[in-house]
Amino acid sequence: MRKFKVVFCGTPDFSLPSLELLFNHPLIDIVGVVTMPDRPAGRGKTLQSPPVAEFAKAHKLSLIQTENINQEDAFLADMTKQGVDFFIVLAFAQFLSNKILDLPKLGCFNIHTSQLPRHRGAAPIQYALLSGDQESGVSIQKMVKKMDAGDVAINHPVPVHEYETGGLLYTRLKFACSEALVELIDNLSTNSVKFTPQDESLVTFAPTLSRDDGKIDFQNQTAQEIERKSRALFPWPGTWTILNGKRLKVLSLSLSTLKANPGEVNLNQGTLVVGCKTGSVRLDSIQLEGKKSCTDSDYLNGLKSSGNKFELIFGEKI
RNA sequence: CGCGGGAUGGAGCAGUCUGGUAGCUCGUCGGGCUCAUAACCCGAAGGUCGUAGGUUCGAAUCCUGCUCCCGCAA
Repeated sequence: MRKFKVVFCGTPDFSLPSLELLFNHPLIDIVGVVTMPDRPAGRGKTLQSPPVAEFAKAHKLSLIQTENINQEDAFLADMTKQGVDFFIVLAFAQFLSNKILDLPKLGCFNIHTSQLPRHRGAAPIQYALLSGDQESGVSIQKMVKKMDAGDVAINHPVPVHEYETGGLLYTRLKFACSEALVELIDNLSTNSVKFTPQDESLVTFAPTLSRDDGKIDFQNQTAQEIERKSRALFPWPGTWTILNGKRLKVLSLSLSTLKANPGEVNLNQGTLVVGCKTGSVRLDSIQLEGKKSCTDSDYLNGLKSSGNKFELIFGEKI
């Protein structure tokens, strides 16, 4: 059987299992890999290549790194000439113009980490947990100009665990993506893909998250909302608050039965419990800026020794 | 050379400015009290103060180099 000529667009580690699957799939011939340019990252701002770029280099795949694929005319002309069958787009962070969407014979397919039409947008994994969804999943849609709005070719459900964090679900879905991709290739090879239009009345959006979205507002959020948020946003972008004028990362927290007024603490059991709009949460694992993470008890033990007045004030500006 | 915080018994910290016998809250181990406990009482072990050098009669503390950890930023 003839191999499919495929272009892969993606950037972070999340894209790797799927790229690897394509690389090893007997029916696939990767003719191009597209990813973002190297960026200064980390402390000291050293230049770092995206994981997808590393993979492509290591396996001698044809690689192009660009800020905007739509302007890479030479590359696109080459792909047209080679007769590309389809594009696979996964965690790419760039929009494709109509010119590109119409380039491959079978179209461009986007792997999306939710069951569309639910959670269209950049952060479907976190929004699934924020919303308390019991089921997440992977959809593969045939891309159209409107973001995440194309007909769905593959719908691959993934159950959400009770104490799931964003990081855990991220990792599980990373591999679920490649499983869904296998299904797609199977269907394409037997010409049996079924496209299901999205029900526009069920659309929800999952816009890009930023660090600010991780701020905990003890006054205006309920304990349950805060608990969901801490799981959904762990480890990225993470939840945090301001304690005595310093940034305090909250790595994990849990619902508490102790009483405390909103924003005030209850240290009765040697634990750091903070009152919310309704209910209270225990900050199990915290990290003060510049310090390592530790448990709430460890932190409180340290305070006892320093003659600190135990004034713990949350929410004040830095 | 992007900005900044930190390294002190197993854990979290104080002590560093104003050099001079290493301390606090826990944990651990042993003993006691209690129906019981996240409680309380008594006792013990455990640290060449990240590392190399310098200044000094004397350095956790002052000076210099190095290593490692972390927050911001991207």
